[in-house]
Amino acid sequence: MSNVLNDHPSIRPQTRERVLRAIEALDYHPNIAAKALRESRVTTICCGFYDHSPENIADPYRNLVQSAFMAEATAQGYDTTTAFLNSDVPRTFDAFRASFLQQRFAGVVLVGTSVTPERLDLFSRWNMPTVLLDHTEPSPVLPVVTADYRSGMEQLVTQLALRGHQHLALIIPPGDRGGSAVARREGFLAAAHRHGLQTTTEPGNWSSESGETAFSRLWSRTPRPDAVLCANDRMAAGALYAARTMGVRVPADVRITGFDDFEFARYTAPSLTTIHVPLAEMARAAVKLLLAEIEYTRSGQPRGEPVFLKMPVTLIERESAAC
Amino acid sequence: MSNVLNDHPSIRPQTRERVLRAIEALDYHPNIAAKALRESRVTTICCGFYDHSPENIADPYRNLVQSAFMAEATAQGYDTTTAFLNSDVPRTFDAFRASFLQQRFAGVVLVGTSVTPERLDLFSRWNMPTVLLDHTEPSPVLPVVTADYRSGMEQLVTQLALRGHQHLALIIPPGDRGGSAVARREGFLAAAHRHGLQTTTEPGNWSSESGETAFSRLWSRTPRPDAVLCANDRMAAGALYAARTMGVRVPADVRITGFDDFEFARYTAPSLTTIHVPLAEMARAAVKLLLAEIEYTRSGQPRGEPVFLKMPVTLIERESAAC
DNA sequence: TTGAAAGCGCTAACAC
DNA sequence: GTGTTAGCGCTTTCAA
Repeated sequence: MSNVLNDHPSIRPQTRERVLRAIEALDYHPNIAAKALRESRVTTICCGFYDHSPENIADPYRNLVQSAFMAEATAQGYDTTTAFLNSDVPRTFDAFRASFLQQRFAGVVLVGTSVTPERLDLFSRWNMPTVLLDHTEPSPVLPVVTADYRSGMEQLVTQLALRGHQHLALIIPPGDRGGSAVARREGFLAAAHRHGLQTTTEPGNWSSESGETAFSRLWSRTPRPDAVLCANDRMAAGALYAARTMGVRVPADVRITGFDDFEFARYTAPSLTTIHVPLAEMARAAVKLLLAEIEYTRSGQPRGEPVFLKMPVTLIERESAAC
Repeated sequence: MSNVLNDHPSIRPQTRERVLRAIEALDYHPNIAAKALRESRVTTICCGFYDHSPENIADPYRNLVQSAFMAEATAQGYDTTTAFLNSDVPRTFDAFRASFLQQRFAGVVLVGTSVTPERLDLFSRWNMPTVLLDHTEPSPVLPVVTADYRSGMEQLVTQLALRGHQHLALIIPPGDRGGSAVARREGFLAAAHRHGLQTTTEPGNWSSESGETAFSRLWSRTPRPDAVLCANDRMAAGALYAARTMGVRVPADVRITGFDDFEFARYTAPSLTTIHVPLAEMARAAVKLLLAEIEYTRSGQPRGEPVFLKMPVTLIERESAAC
């Protein structure tokens, strides 16, 4: 079918017209697999959620990321697929790599990641075009899109310091696990130290339920903190609930803050002071970077130092940490 | 490569072994596009969210559906892709059909749907294997998986009737738009009528914000309802918030209920009485039905009346409608 | 300016 | 029991 010669420079308008009509008449649609085979390139990119665990399946932030990812990919002429990766299950990664080697997708945006250096190394050795979304620091090998989580925490701590708080607790996933947790923790500790405040950290796993139990643990120990910061809004919702069931008044007895500014931050009682993160914008940027990575890999031309993109965040003041 | 003759009956174990070793040694991975082309069949199925709109992008129920959809599809050896369809934008459907015709996917589970009869007709005429998830009633042409939304609403109304309520309001998307809204509305009206209760319905669009404004409107009119049922938990969260800001006590002045039992139903203040819907189970069932549909279409054999699967729902009593 | 033909990597049918 | 080959539908190159 001379059809696709449409892009070919020399073709008579009337011939072009004739072919187009035939295409219309036959309801012809090119077979994408044949095209992919011939061109040896796929037009599917993958949105890969890293550190997938049961308690995070329903995390609303994923929708925002995925929806923006898809919108941008579609706009750029790419199909999308989604993958859930679990760093506790190495087999997941083998299967994922096999998927790539089978040409199921051209590259991946790894979301919600705190990828260990070893695995990061692995990814880059695989020659799989990869962009990290939410990695905490610049990578020598892969482009990274993140938000200024550190600054977000600092803004919260500063607000609380201004209001006279002395002892801040932070509910946050421990260790290097849990994506942007590192930057959030560091921002918290640095700002608290700068203001000369006492600090406690209490583990959570991002779920509301973990926020609930973490708050209970904090409150049953002495000395009690006079403000509790949560590394995300879901845990903050759990903490608010725990406070309420224990008869602790917020913000009178303790101020509580969240992080992310999800839909329900406005609807908790009291409503939640939090940090707004521009997730959609970040996802779109990640797609653009990924397409550039794919192009670099295809053309074999080296690209310099990978991009490190850090988006600004915004303090949203609501009732849970009001004056 | 005689490799794939692995499935061929007659082959000597030692030869098999030799080939397998070579595969390993060469890190060989079959090209999925070539396979798809040769077999003229794709192994990607689509999770298509119907009636996609900005205010529903972050709806947490989508994660549950998608994640279960993917898990089941993967278990059955299928890849997955996701699509957002908007019934207000017919072009979306043209693009979607083109996608199918280009063999980008083998079939689709249409979720969150109240597909109009005309469009339903269109889908079946397209010969695209399709399963409806959340359609309100049996279809003569397509398999349907739903939950007993009607019974869920009836259970809520009955509870409220037992507690002496006289005038129930329902916040729900109007008309045929909005997926399972029809069954939820009918269950509400039927049960209220059976108990001789006065009813009002007030429009919402599933978002928390719409629940908030709908509650305000209800409360500014006379007569005021003595209980407000919301067609989903998000709107209920908005209604609770509106009540709180207007100084209306829940459940003392008005009882409020939700529907779906999402993660935050437990964390609103007061916590939300609602109906639990087995979304993951429904999604898994839909995938199984879709694969059967694909098989029917491939083999050309007719299947009888399409399946209509209605899952039971459960009343979850919490504070917002407690005694 | 246009039609014809080779070949992408795989599977299934066929010859050995 | 094993190796060889045609051809899926497309793009690209080449001949007419």
